[in-house]
Amino acid sequence: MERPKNALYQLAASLRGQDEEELRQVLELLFFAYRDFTGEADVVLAEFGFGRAHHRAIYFIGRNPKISVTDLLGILKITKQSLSRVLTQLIDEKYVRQEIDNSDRRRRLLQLSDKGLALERQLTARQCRRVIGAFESAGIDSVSGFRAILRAIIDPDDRHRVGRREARPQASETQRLVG
Amino acid sequence: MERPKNALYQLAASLRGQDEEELRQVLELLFFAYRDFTGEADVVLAEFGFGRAHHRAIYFIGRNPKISVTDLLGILKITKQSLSRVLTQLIDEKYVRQEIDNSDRRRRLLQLSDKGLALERQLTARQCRRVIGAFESAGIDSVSGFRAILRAIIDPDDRHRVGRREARPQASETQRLVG
DNA sequence: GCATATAAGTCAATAATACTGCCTTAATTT
DNA sequence: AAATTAAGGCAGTATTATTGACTTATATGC
Repeated sequence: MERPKNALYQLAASLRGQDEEELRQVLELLFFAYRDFTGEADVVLAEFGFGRAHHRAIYFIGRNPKISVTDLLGILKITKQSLSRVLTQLIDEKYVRQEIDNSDRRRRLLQLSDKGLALERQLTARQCRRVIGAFESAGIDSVSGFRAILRAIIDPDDRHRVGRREARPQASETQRLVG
Repeated sequence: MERPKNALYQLAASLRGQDEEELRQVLELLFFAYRDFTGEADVVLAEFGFGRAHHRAIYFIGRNPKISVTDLLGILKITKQSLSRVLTQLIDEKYVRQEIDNSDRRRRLLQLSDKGLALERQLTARQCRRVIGAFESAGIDSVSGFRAILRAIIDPDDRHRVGRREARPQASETQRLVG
C-alpha cells in the first residue's frame, strides 16, 4: 500500500506482464470492435425502419423459438416497457408471431415468422461475415482464446446464456433454475 | 450456388471448422461481454449524474491529452451536437479543461482536470479489474488471440486508433493522414 | 374456493443519447 | 479577398431506455 494514489497501477502490478498501457488497449479494442460489429447490422435495420433494440429482440427470439416474454426480458435485461414498444411493432409488422402456451395460458410464446427469419438471417449473416473475416485474418488459432476471454468477461450468472438453448416446452427458465 | 437459401450456411461452410452454431455463440459472447463490461462503469457514472456518453468522452480525452474537438469527434463517430451536450456539461462541472491552441487559435484543446483524471481512473480501474479477472480465469495464453481477433473485427481504417497516440502539438489528425 | 402470485400488457411521464439542418463567429488557408 | 475550417449554437425530432402504477387473465398454495 505504498502507492495508494493510482488504483490502476496497483491492479496492473498484480498481474505479471499486464501493464496499464496493454489494459487500456484492450478497453479500446472492445469499444471499437463492438461499435463496428453492431454497426454492421445498422445498414440493414435502417432499411426496415428498425433499430438495435429490434435487432436484439429478433436475434434472441430466433435463437430461442417459443421463448416467453419474461424469459426474453431476462436475456435482454431491459424493462417490460422498453421491450413492449419493440415487440408490439415486430408483431404488428408480422416479423414475430405470438401463440398462447397451452400448458400455461398466461404465457405468450414468441417465434419468428418466415419474414422475421429472413431478416434475422440477413442481419446475422452480415455480422458473421465480419467475424469470419477476423478469424481468417487473425488466424484460427486465436479463436479459442478469444472465446475464452469473452466468456470470462461475462457475469458468471449469465455465462450459461451463450450457446444453444434446449427447448423449454413447459418450464420457464426461472422454473428450471429453481427446480 | 446450389443452396442459395441460407446465406449463413454458405458463409460458415467457407471456413473449415466454423459452423453456424459456433459463429452464433461468438455473436452472443460479444453481446453479453460488452454489456457487462460497460455496465461495470455505470454504477460509478450514476453517482456523478453521468452516462455512457460522458464516459467515452472522458476516456478518450484522458487518453489523448490536448485533443481537439474535431479529432475527438473522429474517434467517437458521433455528431457535433451529440458531443456538445456532453462536453459542455463536463466543462461546466470542471472535469474537462479547454485551452486555445496557440498554433491555430480556432482549435480548443481538451484535457482532463484533476477531478476528471480521478473519475477517469476510477472508471478505468473498474473495467480493468473485470478484464484482468477474465485474463486470469481464462489464462494469459488466451490474451494474444483475444486481442488479435478484436483488432481484426475493427474497421481497417480505425485500427490505428488503438494504442498510445503520439502528441500532436501542431498537426491535427486529419492533417497527419492527408500529409 | 379463496388468497396470492405470476405473465402479459398498458398508461403516463421522463431521461439519455443520438440525429438533421441551418446558422454564426473566428481564424486560417488559398 | 474569398474560401475553408474549427467550434459552437439553435430548433426540432427519433430511439431507446427508465419508473411507477394499474388491469386482465391465469395459475398455484393453503
